[in-house]
Amino acid sequence: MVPRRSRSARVTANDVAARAGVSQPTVSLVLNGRSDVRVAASTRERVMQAAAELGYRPNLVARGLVLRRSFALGVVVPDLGNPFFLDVVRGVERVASESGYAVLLCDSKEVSPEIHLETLRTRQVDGVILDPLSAASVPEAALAELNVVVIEQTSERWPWQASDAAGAGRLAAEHLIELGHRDIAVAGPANPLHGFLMRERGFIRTLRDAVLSVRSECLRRAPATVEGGQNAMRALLAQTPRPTAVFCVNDLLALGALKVCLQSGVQVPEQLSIMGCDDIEMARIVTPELSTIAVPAREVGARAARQLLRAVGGKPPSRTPVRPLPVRLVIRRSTGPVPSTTES
Amino acid sequence: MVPRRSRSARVTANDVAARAGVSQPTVSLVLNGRSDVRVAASTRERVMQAAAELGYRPNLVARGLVLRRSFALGVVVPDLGNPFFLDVVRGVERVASESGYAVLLCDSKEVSPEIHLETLRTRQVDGVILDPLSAASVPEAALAELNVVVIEQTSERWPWQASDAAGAGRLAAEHLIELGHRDIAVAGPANPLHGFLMRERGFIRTLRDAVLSVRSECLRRAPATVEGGQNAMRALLAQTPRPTAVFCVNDLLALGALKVCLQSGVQVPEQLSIMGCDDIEMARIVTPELSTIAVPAREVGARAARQLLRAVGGKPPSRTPVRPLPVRLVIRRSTGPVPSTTES
DNA sequence: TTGTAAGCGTTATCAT
DNA sequence: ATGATAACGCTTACAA
Repeated sequence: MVPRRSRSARVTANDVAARAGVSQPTVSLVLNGRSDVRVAASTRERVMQAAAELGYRPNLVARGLVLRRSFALGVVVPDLGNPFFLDVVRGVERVASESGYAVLLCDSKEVSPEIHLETLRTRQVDGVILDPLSAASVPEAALAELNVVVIEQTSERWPWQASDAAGAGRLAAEHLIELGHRDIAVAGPANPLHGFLMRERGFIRTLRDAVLSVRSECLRRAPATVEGGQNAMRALLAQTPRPTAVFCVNDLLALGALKVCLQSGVQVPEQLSIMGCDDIEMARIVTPELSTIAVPAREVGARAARQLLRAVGGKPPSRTPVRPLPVRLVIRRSTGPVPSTTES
Repeated sequence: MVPRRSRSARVTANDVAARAGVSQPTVSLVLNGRSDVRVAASTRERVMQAAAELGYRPNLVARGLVLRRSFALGVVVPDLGNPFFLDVVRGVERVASESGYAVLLCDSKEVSPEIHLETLRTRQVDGVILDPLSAASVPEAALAELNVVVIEQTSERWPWQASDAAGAGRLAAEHLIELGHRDIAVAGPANPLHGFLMRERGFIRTLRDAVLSVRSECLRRAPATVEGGQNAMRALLAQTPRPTAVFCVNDLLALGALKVCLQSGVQVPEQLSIMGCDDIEMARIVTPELSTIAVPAREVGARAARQLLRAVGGKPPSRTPVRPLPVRLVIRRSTGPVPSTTES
């Protein structure tokens, strides 16, 4: 006896079955087109047609319940306002959607990571991609029995995908050194976001290898935002002597730094060289265009997603070991040779 | 007889019930804390404790199945790279998360709106927030029986939330006219995104009211991106006579336009005034800072979400009629008085 | 090859 | 006040 309830217009596999004159599981069988189960061509035909006529759409929620999978991924990033993370997310969404996965976006700036993780769990996401800051600021238990991939951090604790942060710092340092700079400042991150920290370290280490160092008053720590960059640069401009170059661990900082220079009448790069990191779109928009290190944000996201999906699918971890993704020096207009004369 | 299967560590309401020595539905009752159902204080206590001890988290998928709600919203925007839409999305997420709703983000630039809608449907989202372009480019059926709110477009077909686009155009025009400009160009949108179009129209109409008009060769249509703005401005700079001001229907266009001027040695605003619209963060970062129209993107998103949630909850549409949200003129450094002498 | 039955983890409607 | 019992829409044995 069919309960024949037309209360809602939602058409279910049952409706399709009724119309095709088959049982409901048969509908499921043909629509999922599993090769290991054979169904008569005529039945298949009727089912397909009935489904089409009724405009049947399988209910992923129901399927998720029985399969114990939600076919959804969570991504939590520290700040979507940072174009870098936006690009990471895009990379994730690209590969996720190719596999029929949805992604639940979480911005830790809006809501705390704990709450996000809690939400993601109750929604039964099949896995999460996490920035290291959010990963660290969440209690152990919040990640228990969850498929996790962290981004922008090498880790033994979790699978990871990251760009070569230390290499980025090194490239920046080499570029500045080659331009003749000896008194170089750094605008580093205020919070211990691993990737930023490694950029800073790679930079300083390379300086050290060249028997150079960063004066302690020239190592400014600030939030990795435009505003942070402004504050850092204001402090730097007050220094005597003034450093001849500054490496900002991300482009947002560099943008802020540049802004302050222009406002203060400090010529970039004639009087001061500014170097960013990430190569966000805005780096090419400001004047002078920002010299920076191109970081494959999308690719980091894409790989993280692939790795996560593999784990979710119960596949073996991976055949090749994960390596930091290479970064690339992009020389534009905000860096130049060290000024020959000293100015006040 | 309890199937006592410890195969998965996932804790269900059944486990809690067993531990608390009550029936499973009772667990549901106390945990949902519905005020209309009374349960003995002692039972409640035991259940709560058992739940806490076991670390029980309700399975939203299962709940969704029986409630026929997914507690998820879809948001589809034309381009997340546009900070304006990012802000809209943030507004949406803010109010959605306050109500325990998740949001599925869809970027039409990455994947076509049809596919997005399809995905959202199979995921049983309770409603979608749509930009008008995506809304228009999707077959009628894709939106059937779906709670929809469109943003940045007034509409009789769907509920909507929008900023006062025509007003934005008007404010921009008034500002430029007041500065003495008479030969004004417009960088409009290449695709018929309603909000952009209305900005353009509001602008031109106000000019007309002042007995001014835009020369046809000074009405450039381009994608509402930085690159589009660059192309538009290149074309404009080739004009003779050159217009003394240009209104860009969004800040991205204005950023691109500004960039080309600086590259070409055209002084802004001394030789050419540039006016944007949206007031994205970058408007304050470039030099000269962009004069623009502040548009409450977040608020648009937030209101759209509230309106959608109301509809989803079966509440009456709204007590007060929806009105376009007011915009505000922000005068910064990219606009100035019309140059007194004509230059080549 | 296909139908029947069981169950995924909830909520809702009854009895009790 | 609480326990059975029946959905929700689907997948997966297993029987026919």
